[in-house]
Amino acid sequence: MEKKEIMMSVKMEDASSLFSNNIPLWSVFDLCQETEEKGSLGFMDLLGVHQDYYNGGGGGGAPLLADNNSPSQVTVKECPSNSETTQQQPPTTPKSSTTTSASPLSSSVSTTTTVDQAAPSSQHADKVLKAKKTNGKKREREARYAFMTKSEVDHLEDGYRWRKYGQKAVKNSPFPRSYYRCTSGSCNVKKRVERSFTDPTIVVTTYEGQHTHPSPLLMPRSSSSSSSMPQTYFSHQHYLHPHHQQLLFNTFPSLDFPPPPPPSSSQDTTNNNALFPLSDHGLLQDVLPSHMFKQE
DNA sequence: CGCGTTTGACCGGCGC
DNA sequence: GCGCCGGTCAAACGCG
Repeated sequence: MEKKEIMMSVKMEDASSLFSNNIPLWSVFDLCQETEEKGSLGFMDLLGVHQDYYNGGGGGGAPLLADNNSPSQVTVKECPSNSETTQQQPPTTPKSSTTTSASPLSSSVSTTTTVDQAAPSSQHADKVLKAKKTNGKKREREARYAFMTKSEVDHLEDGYRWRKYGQKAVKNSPFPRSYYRCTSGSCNVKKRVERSFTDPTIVVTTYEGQHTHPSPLLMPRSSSSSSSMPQTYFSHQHYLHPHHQQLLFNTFPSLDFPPPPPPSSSQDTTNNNALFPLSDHGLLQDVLPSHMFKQE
């Protein structure tokens, strides 16, 4: 009954290609596994969620989640600029990960962690992040984490306050991409929000950087979903909260890479069941080898 | 008035 | 060199 973790190393651009390949699944892109490997801040920290929360708070996180069979979770990594200096290192596969390739994706998603992470083609990586020069030097790339979230709202509430600073039309996509910045003065976290043009119900949220502050929205002011949650971090709350996004993490309960805090939609436009019907293995099977299901 | 959004302009990197 | 494109800036605007 083991579920294998799918860790797919895909460059951010490739992540986009995922969409173009009609990958109907929710995905979690851990764009910088390395940060976490180093014991530094990972995505949880990025969003103010601590590791122990996943490990202890629910037995690895997944058990916390609804036991629905959620579609596949794809973890995509992208390393920041320092990857250029570490690309010779073997890609750090997720801890204890048994990376499995999703055959239908294999064209665009590498099996296990690959050199994609290292982004040997620095120009390719640079293209992803047009490092705008700041103070005369290239801005260092931050770890980026992307989520695919099924939601009708573009801007998913994740517990932090964001200010939109730009919107651009995306090539090959009818949906614009929105750029948000954390409103906290000292916090330099940014995120991009766009929709998968292959599945407009899927919102792709890409976080960049790490929050240097706890979520400002922790205050039990929101009567909707979090007010009753005593947790410290909003994302934690939603992690516990039976919102659809959680299911994302339930895909691979054995994951020991931290499930990213679900940028849950406060509007909660969709219901969980609709998102992950148990019969929705069709989606999964689009991504996962059939034998993977047998292992579950 | 403060905060957030909108939107066109601008910048820099990359490919041809 | 030029055009394309992603990303950012900043003024204008809207809202509570």
